[in-house]
Amino acid sequence: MAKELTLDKLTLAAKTLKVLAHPVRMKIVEFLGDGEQNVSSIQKHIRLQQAVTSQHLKLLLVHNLVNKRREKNFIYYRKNTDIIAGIINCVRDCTPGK
Amino acid sequence: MAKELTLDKLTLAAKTLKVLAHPVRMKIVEFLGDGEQNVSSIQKHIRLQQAVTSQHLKLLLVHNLVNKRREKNFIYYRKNTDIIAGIINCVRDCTPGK
DNA sequence: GGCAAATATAATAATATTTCAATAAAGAAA
DNA sequence: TTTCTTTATTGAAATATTATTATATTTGCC
Repeated sequence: MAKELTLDKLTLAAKTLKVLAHPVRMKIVEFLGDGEQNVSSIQKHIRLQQAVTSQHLKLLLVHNLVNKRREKNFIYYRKNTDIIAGIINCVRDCTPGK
Repeated sequence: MAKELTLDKLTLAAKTLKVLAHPVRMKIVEFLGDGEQNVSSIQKHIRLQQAVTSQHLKLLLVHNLVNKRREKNFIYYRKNTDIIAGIINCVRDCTPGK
């Protein structure tokens, strides 16, 4: 149950956690739910510029919080539930004792 | 189970989450555990300058992640477990479905 | 009161993040 | 191939965060 976390591990954990800690990215992750959505849908749903949407998606992707898949010329994003679940555990582990 | 989160709520949640998303602050929160520690102890444990420690503590305090209590001229910090637990739920709620 | 110890604040500098605007890339479809 | 649609990238500007340094505040004790 993760008693001792090194600064290195904490740094890594904080980095991943930080990716989620942005209103737009949280909105995206929430919108994805258990399914998948293409960039246009996401963009329309959040009412954000295309480039900005793309940039946030990239960040989520690079940090492995989401996966992407191409179909025709749409790109569908989906949550990487392992990592999302991992973040929950990270928060829990970083606050031991309850 | 927080099905619909408004952008406002997400923004607020992200803001709080962001406070935790920093290696030093996570280290502090981890060090606090279920007990309390004064600033000097925290500072020595994390090997950080006094001013920086104080600033991070302030941030945690302002966002209600910790409480403080004075005894003599030491100030003891303690986790606000409600909020910490709330963050865990926040992460869970913002990633519905698992 | 005056001094020392512990903690806080403020101003600035250094860095990092986010947005914006324009352009590029990749695939579909004619 | 040409063009259209969707998504990605890039560089610069705007903002936000973090560290640094110096100074201030608060309290206990003499």
